[in-house]
Amino acid sequence: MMSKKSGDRKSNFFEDVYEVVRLIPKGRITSYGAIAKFLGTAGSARMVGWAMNQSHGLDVPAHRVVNRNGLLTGKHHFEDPKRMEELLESEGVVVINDKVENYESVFWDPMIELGM
DNA sequence: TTTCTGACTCGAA
DNA sequence: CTTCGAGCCAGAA
Repeated sequence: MMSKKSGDRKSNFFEDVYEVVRLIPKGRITSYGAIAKFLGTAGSARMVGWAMNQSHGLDVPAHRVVNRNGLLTGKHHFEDPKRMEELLESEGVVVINDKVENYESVFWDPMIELGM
């Protein structure tokens, strides 16, 4: 029966995602899978993106989160698709054709950077 | 309660 | 090299 109460409170999962994204240094980016894995829920990369959707209005730099290919998949979910590119370029990230150049160079792994 | 979808990822053809 | 399919978790209808 009722088991888990839905809506009792925002799941910690979302907060954890926001926290990690917030820790992303300026000029760096990370992938959904990296965050999901850091949270211990590897495979729920899609969930991370879902959390990002709610991050609108929060202090979460969702523009620093891209897919594994370095492609700005979530750009369409921003107020303006161009906003994501501008933000990234504004931070020193080179974006070409909706894709992050030197993706591996600017990649920020929470598991490593946070010291796992 | 069940069912579906999703800003993903990886492996295989 | 590109393209396709299946897996995965969690929330919303």
